[in-house]
Formats: sequence, structure tokens, C-alpha cells
Amino acid sequence: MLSSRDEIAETIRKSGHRVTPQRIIVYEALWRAGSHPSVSDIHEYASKIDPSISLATVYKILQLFTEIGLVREMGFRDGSARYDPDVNFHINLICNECGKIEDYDCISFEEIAPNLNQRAGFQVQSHNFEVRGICSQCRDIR
Amino acid sequence: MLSSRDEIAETIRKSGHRVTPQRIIVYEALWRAGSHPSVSDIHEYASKIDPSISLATVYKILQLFTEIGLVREMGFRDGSARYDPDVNFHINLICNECGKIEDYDCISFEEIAPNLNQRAGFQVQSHNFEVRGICSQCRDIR
DNA sequence: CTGCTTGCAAAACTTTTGCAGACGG
DNA sequence: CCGTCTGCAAAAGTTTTGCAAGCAG
Repeated sequence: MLSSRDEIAETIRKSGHRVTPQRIIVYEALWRAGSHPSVSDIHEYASKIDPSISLATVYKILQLFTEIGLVREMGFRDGSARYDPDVNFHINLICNECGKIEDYDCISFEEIAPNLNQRAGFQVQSHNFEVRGICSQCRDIR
Repeated sequence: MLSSRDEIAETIRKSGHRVTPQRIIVYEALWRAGSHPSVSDIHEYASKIDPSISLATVYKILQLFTEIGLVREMGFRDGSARYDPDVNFHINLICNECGKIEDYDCISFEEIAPNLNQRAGFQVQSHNFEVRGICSQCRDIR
């Protein structure tokens, strides 16, 4: 995570966009509104800090953050999008029973698909690696 | 792909569900309505075979197929869900420019995350590995 | 026959859009 | 100050639901 507000502001500014209070709040909400939060989660958390922040604004900011690589859009299909502020390569373990999402570290992407750029001519910008199943807690309950 | 209608019917029956013409049509549409089709794509294709098939029915059937492992729900977030009838482990290369989705084979999942079940107590049911970027064609145009 | 499935239409959500006013640099 | 950004409200989609009628087994 980017440690301070200054660092976040710097990243936004460098990408050619303006630093606004709403953007700072949304970035904080991304990390604090629970793990892999939905847009609603983020908006709910952000509203605690600034009740006037609008849902549409949250959508727009998340779109911007995705473009500049500050967050990763998860293809979590429960009707709504989920966001992962950890943009480093990792596996998301999603429990089909309780819905919990856990991060799991594995070997590097380069080891998984060596020279993807040369072989397929594909220039990688982001990853989304989801594995669904039953987590240990839900398995034990059964 | 399951080669014949009989095989598909058998799989559905074995899962404890009824075999209906709509289910057979949707399964065929999954493979023929283009690569990684959306629900609309599938419904459109299915309608050519049976114009009376309803969109709600297609949704319900896709939900069932996902549960019994006959198809994989992709977390492709362009507003609508996408489905991949190839449930074998592979990478989906998604072009951020033109939207094209390509399949890419890589090392096995067991090599990527060895003994996931023992290590994390996670019982894997399905995979969804998406890599976004720019495809060779779009890169050449630039 | 029984009760799972379908089709229809409405409802519930999520996400996008257009615009006037606010404000960051 | 200029041009980007926000908030609002409406619009556009997508997905779900309830129910009566239809069919698979």
C-alpha cells in the first residue's frame, strides 16, 4: 500500500489528474472498507468521512484508479464489481460457500507464462487470477 | 467440448436435473455463439434455433451449468457476464483496446500453486485466470 | 401424475450519462 | 481563471423474482 496521503496525491498528480479530497478518501476506503470491497462498500465507508460524497463520483474515481493502475478491478460476479488495492500478482481464493476472499502468493507470472510478450505479442497490463472453491473453515463445518 | 447431445444430456441427468430442449440449445449456443459469449450472445444464438426461448431461462440455465461445472463464469466486467465453455485450466488474454479474448495455455495449476489443498486447506472447484493488456494486432496499429 | 422448468412481465440492482456549479492548480 | 471534477437525477442496462402453464421422468 502507498503509505501516506502525500504519496497517493503524488501518484495521482503524476498521472496528469487533479488531487481532490474525494480521491484521497476513496483511496483510503479501498484499503479500509473490508477486504476486496464492492463499490457499495467503498461508498459506504467514504460516506462516513464525507457524507456528501456521491456514488457516481465513487464510480468515476474507481474507473480512473483502474486506468492509472492504483487498483485492480476484480471480475467477481455476484452482480457487482469488486476492487483489490493490492496490484501485485497473486491468487484470490474465493469461497463459494461464505464468499470470503483470501490472497494467496504463488510463483511469479513470468514463471507461469514465460516471454508472453514475445510469444503471443501480448503486452500485459494487469492480472486477475481467481480460484473458487471451499475454504478451510467452511469445509470443517460440514 | 462434450461431443454429442447424448453426452450433454447424460451429464445434466447425472447431476440430478432434467434434460430439456432449452438446456441442450443453451449448451450448443455456448460453443457457437462466438468466443466467450455474453448472455445476450447466447440468447441471440439460441433464439435462432427456438425463437420462443426466454432470456430469463437462459440466465437460469447458465446458473445451473456453472454449478454443475459445465461452464465457467468469467469475471469480465464490461457490464455483462461472459461464459467460457472450456473449463480446463488456461489463461484468458483480454485486449483492453479491441476487447478480443484469446485462450493461452500455460503450465498446470498444480505447478503454480502446489498442494494448495494441504497448504491453505482450500478445496479448488474452478479457475478464472485473466490477463489484460494490448494484443498484437492492436499494438501493430499504433 | 408430480414437481421441476419455462416464459412472461415486473422489480431490483448496478452502472453510465448529461449538466450546472464548485474548486484545484 | 480555465478546465477538470463533483453531485444530482435520470437513463440505460443487466440480473432476479413470482407465478401460472407446460412438460420430463
